[in-house]
Amino acid sequence: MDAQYKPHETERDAQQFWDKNQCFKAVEDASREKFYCLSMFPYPSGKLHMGHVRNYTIGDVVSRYQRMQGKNVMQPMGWDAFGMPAENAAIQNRVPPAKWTYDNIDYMRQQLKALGFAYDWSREFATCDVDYYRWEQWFFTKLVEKGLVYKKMSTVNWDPVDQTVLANEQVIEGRGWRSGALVERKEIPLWFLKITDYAEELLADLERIDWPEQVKTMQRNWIGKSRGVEMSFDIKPAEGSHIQAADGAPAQPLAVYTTRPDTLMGVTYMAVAADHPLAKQAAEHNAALADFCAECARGGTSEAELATREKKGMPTGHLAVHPLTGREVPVYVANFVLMEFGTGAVMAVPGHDQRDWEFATKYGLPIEAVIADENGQAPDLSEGAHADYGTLMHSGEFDGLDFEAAFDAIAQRLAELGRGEVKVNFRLRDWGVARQRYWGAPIPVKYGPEGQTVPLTDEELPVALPMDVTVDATGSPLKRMPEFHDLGDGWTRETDTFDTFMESSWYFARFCCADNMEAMLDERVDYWLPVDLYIGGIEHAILHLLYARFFTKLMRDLGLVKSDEPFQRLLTQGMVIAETYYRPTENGGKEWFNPADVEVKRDEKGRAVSAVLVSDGQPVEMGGIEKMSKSKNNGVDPQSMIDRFGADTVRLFMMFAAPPEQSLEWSDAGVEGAHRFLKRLWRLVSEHLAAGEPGTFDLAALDDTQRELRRKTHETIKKAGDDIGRRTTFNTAIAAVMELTNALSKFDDNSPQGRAVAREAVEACVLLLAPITPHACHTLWQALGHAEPAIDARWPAVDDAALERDTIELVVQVNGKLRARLEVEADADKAAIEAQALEAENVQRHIEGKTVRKVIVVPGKLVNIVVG
RNA sequence: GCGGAUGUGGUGGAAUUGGUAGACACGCCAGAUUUAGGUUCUGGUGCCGUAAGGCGUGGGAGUUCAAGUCUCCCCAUCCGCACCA
Repeated sequence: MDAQYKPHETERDAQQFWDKNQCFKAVEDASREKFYCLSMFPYPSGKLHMGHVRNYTIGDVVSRYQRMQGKNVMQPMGWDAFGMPAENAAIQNRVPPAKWTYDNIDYMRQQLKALGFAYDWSREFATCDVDYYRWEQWFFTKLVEKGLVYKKMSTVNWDPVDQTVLANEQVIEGRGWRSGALVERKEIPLWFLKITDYAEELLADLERIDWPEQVKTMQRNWIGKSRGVEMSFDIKPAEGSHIQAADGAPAQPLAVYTTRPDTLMGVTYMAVAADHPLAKQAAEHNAALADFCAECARGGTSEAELATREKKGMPTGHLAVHPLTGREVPVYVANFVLMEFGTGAVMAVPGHDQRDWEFATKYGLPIEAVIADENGQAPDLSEGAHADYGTLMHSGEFDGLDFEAAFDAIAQRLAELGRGEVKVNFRLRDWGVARQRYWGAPIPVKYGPEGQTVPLTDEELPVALPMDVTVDATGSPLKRMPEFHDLGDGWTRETDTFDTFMESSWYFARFCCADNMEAMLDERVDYWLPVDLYIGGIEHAILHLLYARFFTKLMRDLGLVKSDEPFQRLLTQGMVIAETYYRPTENGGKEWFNPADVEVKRDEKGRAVSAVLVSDGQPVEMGGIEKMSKSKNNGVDPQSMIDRFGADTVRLFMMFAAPPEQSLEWSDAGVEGAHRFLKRLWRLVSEHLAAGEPGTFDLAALDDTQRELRRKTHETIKKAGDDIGRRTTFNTAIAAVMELTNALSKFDDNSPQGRAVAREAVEACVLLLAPITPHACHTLWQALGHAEPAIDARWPAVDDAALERDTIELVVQVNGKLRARLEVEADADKAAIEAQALEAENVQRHIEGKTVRKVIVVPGKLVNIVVG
């Protein structure tokens, strides 16, 4: 072997070998245990960023590890290719979205290949391929038949200048990102999927999957199952209000839902959404109220924006009649009540709900206590609401009841009066899947001359998206293309396209049979699904992962797959972050510099104290560590790192710098350290081989040093396997191998037995690192004399006998403080350990003149002597 | 605003089940060999202290023989919020 580590030659050779032998082509084989390892496919934005490299390295390490466990591994790759950035690029560069997208895919595919990922490229597809989305269109028509699709009015962001619908992302501080116009909310008819029909199952099945608890909690909260009471309040005009003077028609009772019926006697006002029928009716003859409702309709639709908006309201002039007491309370329009949520109206209990309290305080509405505090007293409501459960007070016949009893009693009374009933509610809303955009899968529906709405038949599918179009800022070009939407005889085709979450909701299934041109899915999905490990960013914890789960259940109910859940195990990877550097500009802004162009100065402790721009030697400010982004110019280009150090170094650094779920701080010095380690490993193998052939193992004849190295070898095998396979903490697996290489370089026994022990350790290092730095290990494994390639080697086995110890070290504490270390026989009993601990010299000093009150012996760990 | 997370040396991180805080690496310091392709090797390195020892896991309280780990309160940062992907 070459004594020098030459990453680029090594990587080229290994990649050629894998390619030529089609090593990663996965074939269904019922006799073997399968492992489907999937990383979230990328959006082809132009080039890979470090987040991709991290994501795909994690997946590749697990895939290669599972292969070494003897599993039949499938690791596919594809492209989530529809979406807004292609349209934006098209507007900017006058290039059709399709061309831009496919060019990006070609470049990024080559980058993935340079990283040596063990993908089965024969299964590759892009979601903008008609052979992919045609099946999504077909599937949608089946869902229409099953009654799981409907159309309803829905609110979108409307840019009145560009005359186009905006995504939430395109609304910046309530204004359109291009036009700067104040965004309005607009109602248009949109297609929805009935995900709420599956709410109960989506909630229950979280128990069956192996996901991080916080992700499951977020999904549970998102689905938001609650048990409450829906009830109605009669409505009448306030004395002297304009409503009386108007049409005088009796208003419909006002329906509200609450999870806190126990606070019903504390209702002091009601609040309705600005687009609630009651508000609309009241605004008809009240200009001020109409203005207020119009103001509420301005700004974006995102929940974050609505919830952080200053809470405002205005009386409607209506009164609501309390269903139990007959008390009349005012009805307000409030900008924090949303028509999309529940009934679009809430009962307000300012004594026991903080938001209601703030609103009541602002508008001088009464705040009343009806739930006692933990001492059974009236709570102090001067500083805020008392939201805890407690015993009822000032609630007439319900006084003294606790939450459960009050809930039941009040619900029952309302039911008797015909004014309410217990109801289970979900926060989850149906999924709006229609987008008024071009670069997406066309929704396969047509409209007839008499207003018919008809899904397309199998013969009419697919609806192919025209590829050669020009896109501008004024909305989808499909609407301006009669050859697309005009079907003749008064029939027109839908011009809306699907939400891109539709494509990413079933791609994992299509990977199992991507070559099938006759059907969406076939029996191969039942071999591969569910995905055994799915890896991707935590930012997808709710939407994408919930939609994919929903789609799996839909596909199951249409008989297309057998599994109930798409992803058995989930690993949510953290972000890649880096230091930022800037100089203030004259107009008060900041000019950001890439870390690659900056040199950091350190003090004698190694603390970063200042930084200069390499090109001019002048100082720059350090702006703190942030997510890699274009706006802060702190992205590190993976390509330049691969060019400089090779893919193995980049992979090793990525896996070593942090556990996968945490954010990972990019560090040039850290990358150099990873590179140094690979050079050291290379030299270690090379020097070991130069020392001569190992002798034949004679385990009985090993001396203490040899036994110690052998123990370290097997401890490392055990730990690395557990860390990669069970814990997915690749950083600690690498640290363990580093310890073994350190022990190995200190081991200078060149006897035949010594060489045999060293050979075992060297081979372990190479195999344990093979999933992480596969190219270097491929070459090193060959150099160690193996004809079979490293990818087909089995993960080394732990020899439990090698782990055994005669003596173990215990620590001795006095009052919890470390005072001595003790070498004891591995099988020593508690009494012997205790005696030995009390004798230790430094222990004696600390217990002298004091009474030993207690001695705690934790076998294998420590002794704690409590003195007083 | 609501939901979820994170916080440990100069830095990234380790401590897996309440049991030795700081593995491994980066950086820095000292020394050796001497650096040609991004040197290599040896030693040191949490803080205070000559030492004995004391202090120390964002801040504050608590439980325990023992707390980075459990409980409560607070602070800071990050992710998501349904049309970014």
